[in-house]
Amino acid sequence: MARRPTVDPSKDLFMQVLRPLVETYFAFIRRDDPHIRSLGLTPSQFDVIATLGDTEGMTCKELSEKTLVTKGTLTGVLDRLERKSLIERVPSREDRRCTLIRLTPKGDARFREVFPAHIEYMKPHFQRALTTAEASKLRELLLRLKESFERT
Amino acid sequence: MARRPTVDPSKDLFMQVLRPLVETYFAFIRRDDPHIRSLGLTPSQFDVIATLGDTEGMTCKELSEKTLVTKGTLTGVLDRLERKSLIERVPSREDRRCTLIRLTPKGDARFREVFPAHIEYMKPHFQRALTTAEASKLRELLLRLKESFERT
DNA sequence: CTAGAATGGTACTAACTAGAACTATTGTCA
DNA sequence: TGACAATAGTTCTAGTTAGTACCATTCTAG
Repeated sequence: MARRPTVDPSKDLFMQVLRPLVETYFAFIRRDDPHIRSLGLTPSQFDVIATLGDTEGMTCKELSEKTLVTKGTLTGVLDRLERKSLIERVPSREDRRCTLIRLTPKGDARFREVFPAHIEYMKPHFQRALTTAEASKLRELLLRLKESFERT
Repeated sequence: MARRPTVDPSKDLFMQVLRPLVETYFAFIRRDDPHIRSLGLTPSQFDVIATLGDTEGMTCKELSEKTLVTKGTLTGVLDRLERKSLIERVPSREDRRCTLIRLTPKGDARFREVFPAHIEYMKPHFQRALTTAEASKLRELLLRLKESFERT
């Protein structure tokens, strides 16, 4: 029986890394996301709060580089955080194009409450899966792969 | 000078895996996404087409399990694919709750054109970063971590 | 010192996201 | 067989996504 040729690259080495990478990230998110939401923040909002914590504030540019939120998206995220009085936008003196974003006292309090709680929640999931040596091996291999994706 | 205690768990072993995991995934997406879009599909649409390729079709339920698209989101994705005549919804005979989703001939042609092209585009990024042994080590560690996130 | 390039932030679009609520259908077990 | 739970798919909401276009401001090179 002649069979139409199929498209099945599942034997490819790299497909065997691609799926686990994506699936591990998703498994992480499905664990991480609901916990963050239960703390009253969305993941992007948490990312911003965590990045601003323990700093004197930074511009949108810096913030979008340090977080994984692009600057177009950041506007909306900051709008919602501002509405909740967790951050404030202060026009910069030196460069009038810039806005300094920083935590309000309320935002700082929220940071101190939510950030350690979330770390403690996630930590056991890493610790029970990997030894210290395995974790640093994983870290190294991931960073090599990341670097390869970023190279032109 | 007394300094307010800061919240800095960057020394935690697991934080050293968390960031690379997320950043590698993002680096992957930033490479993967524009190429898929240049082929005329969104990533979710591609995921669906790739999953339906070389099958006789499947229900929304199955599709949402095999892809990384949840069933609520799937409805909209399928609507758009149906509008492009790449998939069709066939009501199931046996179970009238179910709908069979399958590629149209046009969808099948698109699959055969787009899927191998995308694989070839992404492959070198993996190959230049990792040896075969490293890739399987990475795969193993990722799967262990994934399993840990999924465990209760 | 001024024209043109670069930069910072916002506005907009189409699509996607999880999650919850809803309808219709099917399975179960008492 | 009849109530009740489970399942399939859709709808809805609030928020996020990348990307592009846009405006104001600032830098730079002639």
